[in-house]
Amino acid sequence: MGFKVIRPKFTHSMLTLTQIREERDQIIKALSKRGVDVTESIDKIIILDKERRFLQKELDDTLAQSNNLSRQIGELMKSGKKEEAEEFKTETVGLKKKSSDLKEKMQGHESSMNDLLYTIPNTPSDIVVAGKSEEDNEIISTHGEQVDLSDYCKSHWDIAKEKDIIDFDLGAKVTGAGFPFYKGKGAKLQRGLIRYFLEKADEAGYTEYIPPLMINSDSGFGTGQLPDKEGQMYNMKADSLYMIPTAEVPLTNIYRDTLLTADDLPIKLCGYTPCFRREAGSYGKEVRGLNRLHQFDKVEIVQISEPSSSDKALEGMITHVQSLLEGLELPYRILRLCAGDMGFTAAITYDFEVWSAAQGRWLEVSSVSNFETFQANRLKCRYKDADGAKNLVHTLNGSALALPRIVAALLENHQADGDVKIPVDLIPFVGFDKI
RNA sequence: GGAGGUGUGACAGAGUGGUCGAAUGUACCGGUCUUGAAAACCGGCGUACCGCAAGGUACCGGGGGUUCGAAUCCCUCCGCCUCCGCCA
Repeated sequence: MGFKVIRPKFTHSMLTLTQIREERDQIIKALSKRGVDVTESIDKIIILDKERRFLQKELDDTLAQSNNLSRQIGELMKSGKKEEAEEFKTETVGLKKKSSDLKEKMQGHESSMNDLLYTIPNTPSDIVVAGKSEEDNEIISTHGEQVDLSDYCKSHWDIAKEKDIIDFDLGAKVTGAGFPFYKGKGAKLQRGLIRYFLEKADEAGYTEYIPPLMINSDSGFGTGQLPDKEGQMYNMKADSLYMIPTAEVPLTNIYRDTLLTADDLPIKLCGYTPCFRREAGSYGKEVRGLNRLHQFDKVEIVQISEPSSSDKALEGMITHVQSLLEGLELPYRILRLCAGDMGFTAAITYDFEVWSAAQGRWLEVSSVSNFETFQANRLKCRYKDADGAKNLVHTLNGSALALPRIVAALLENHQADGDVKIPVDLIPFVGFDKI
């Protein structure tokens, strides 16, 4: 069941200024696969950076001069030469003005440079194909039989209603659309799945965390939700906090502003959390039932690894997700997203989709990505290698798994004789064998 | 939420507004000594930016201010500790 990511040796792994300076052409080319032309931004950044460095040199020199004078004033004061000291003081006035002007100018450059920098998404890996939308995604493999039962089997929302295990209307009353209640065996199924996923992650060596469900803006920035996706998160304005859209945010931000050692790596974490997403702009049959919710449950796995072994880490995560789906006896397929369909921060993403027998279509249940150094650069997460050199780590994460569509697929694919059969592996976790 | 205290390098812990990027101890790394180890002694040991380099600049919880000069004074925010209130 092992999975191999085959890729050429060359990677451009970070959008640090150094990389932009040194790999301008490769970055522009790589990002053109996403369908974006960053030539103008990159060139502006390069110019701003050059000017910034010049300004900094000026600033540093000016500060050095005034530091020098201050030191001399100190000596003069000590030896009682008050008048001379006063003379020197007047001299520093001009330097002070000069340095504060330079500082302001430099900060101006920095902030317009950063504004541009934040608009540039991660560069896709070399094996990621160019493309604009999901139509260009590559299907890597398909597993299990997918039968289109849509003519005679029931949709998950009908089953859920009939068995009285999920109540969408009640959720709409109490909160709003997209916030269902799970009830009786429905609630137990949720709980069982969460436990199943956590146990499997534990067996695979991931340390379990129960993270906070709200995050501050530094964390949102660290993993790349801010400023890019601000509108997708619920925002607690009174306290400047955001509801987490995924456990990725608190889990990865554990390592914000840290310097690790090679011995610490790889770090493997997992955590179950509810996830909150505004999903602004979604509507229609795509969002019916469990297809798209504002609040849903998910177990997330996260890895922090050395750059040289992040491909291997990604393979391990893919294999792990595969084993979960196989345990659940669901037909699924693996896609490698095209450049344009990937998230802002990802260098490479594999999506897992399960077959929805009643809807006759594939539903995304997991997304496994390597962010390479993109998040690490924002997080300032580095490690000291064996030679003592400091490098950015690679960060990765994946859903293992997101519950609602798994539940939808279980209900639809495993229905027989008016009941829903629970897969054998799952029975010990939910405590019953059919619904 | 109210009152008070506190926040310095991996840790512990100094620091009168003027060579303080910061004493000292521990830990850590290298060396001497030793059959080996320990001890002792010698040396090294923060991060970032600019620079080919020499070197320069910034950083003592975050931000702002006073001053020729701030780890040291002032304001503000945050974290931690103690007491009180409220509460699962």
